[in-house]
Amino acid sequence: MAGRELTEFEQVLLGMIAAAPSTGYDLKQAFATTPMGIYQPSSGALYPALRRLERRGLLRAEPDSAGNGPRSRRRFVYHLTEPGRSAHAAWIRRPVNPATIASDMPLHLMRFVMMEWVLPRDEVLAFLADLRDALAAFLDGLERYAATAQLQERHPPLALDHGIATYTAGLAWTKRTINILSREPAPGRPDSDAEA
Amino acid sequence: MAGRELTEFEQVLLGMIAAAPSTGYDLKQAFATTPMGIYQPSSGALYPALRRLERRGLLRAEPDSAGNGPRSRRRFVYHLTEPGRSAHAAWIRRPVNPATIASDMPLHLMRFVMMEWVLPRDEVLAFLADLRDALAAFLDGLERYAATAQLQERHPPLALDHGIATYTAGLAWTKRTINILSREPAPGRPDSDAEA
DNA sequence: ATCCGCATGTAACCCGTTACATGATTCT
DNA sequence: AGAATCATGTAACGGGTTACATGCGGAT
Repeated sequence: MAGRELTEFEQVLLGMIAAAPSTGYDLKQAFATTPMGIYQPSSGALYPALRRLERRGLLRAEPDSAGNGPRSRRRFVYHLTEPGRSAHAAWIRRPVNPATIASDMPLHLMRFVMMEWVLPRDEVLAFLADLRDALAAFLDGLERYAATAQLQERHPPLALDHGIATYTAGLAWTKRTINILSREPAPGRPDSDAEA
Repeated sequence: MAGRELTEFEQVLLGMIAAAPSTGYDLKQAFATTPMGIYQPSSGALYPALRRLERRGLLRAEPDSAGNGPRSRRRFVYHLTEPGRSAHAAWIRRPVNPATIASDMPLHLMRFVMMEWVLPRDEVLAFLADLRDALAAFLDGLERYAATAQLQERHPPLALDHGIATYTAGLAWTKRTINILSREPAPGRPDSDAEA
């Protein structure tokens, strides 16, 4: 049933449709208008990806005459199937890989946003703790490299400073966010705690 | 003479070989051991890329019996040709595109490092000023989005904070670096100022 | 004698980009 | 009537990943 692993892009699409059933165009607009829009998927990437997810049985396409007119535009609203929900939940729960933390950060942020509807708060906090530890280790490596490698040029150590500064900010954000979410009561739906 | 545009990866390779003639393996090691190693090119990416650059006349491959033995391992040291130098210089001088500043940051950092051997200091400072302005504009957009879009969930605004925090750190780095380089005398080779 | 690091390469597969194409609907 | 937006799609092309293949040299 499972062929190759899903692409990151496919996982993100799955997550967006999990949050709200959407047409291809909706998804395009979401990328275009939100700060996610760093990446702008082309039609040639988006529609084939939706088809692949449908063929795998993770999405179901419902022809939708959503307009006002008799039978307005032909368009398809995609919903998650049950296997789709499981695949998405499994992606959300994937452990943080410390070895690739730097390049994975944008994906981890995506996952963090989508966690809100899938995971109870304590699992979110565990994820953030893993993030924090991985970032701290990565930063440590950068600082150690800056200390040991004797670079006689001016620009390389300056560029290193950029990495140290931005990942330090990311680490601080992670700690801050852990504090914020720890302090809050549990209003989230998937939370197993009491409402009051 | 010019087919399609060079890939970013090809441009980076060109820049690394401009800094020091290298074999394919040297380049692999550079990616593996320096903080550049966020990206780890596979053999199937690296060697074909070198061949493409050679076919274009940007690189020249010199068979090198560099070892100690009679004719040790077969390996090729790549050098830049004159067209290669021009192509690299043109890439280094490319203007900063404010529309894609966020996704281009790693490349800009690469270019900043490689500028040291190609551009006089005032051009480096002009580049950094463009970076600063583009980052400031991007940050402004993020903050405006955070203010206007009313997000009723908890995680999305927190994720936005991450972006704001890291790009704020990047902006601060840019200003700091402008100050550092402005204050310094001009010891760089390509600098047109006097030595004393 | 064998294993590991050096060093280069190839082939299948798949995905994304670019560019183009097609219609319907709404606005001017 | 014509333009812009909505909405989905296809074809060519090229590059990257994965996996495999090869052979030399030094170390255990």
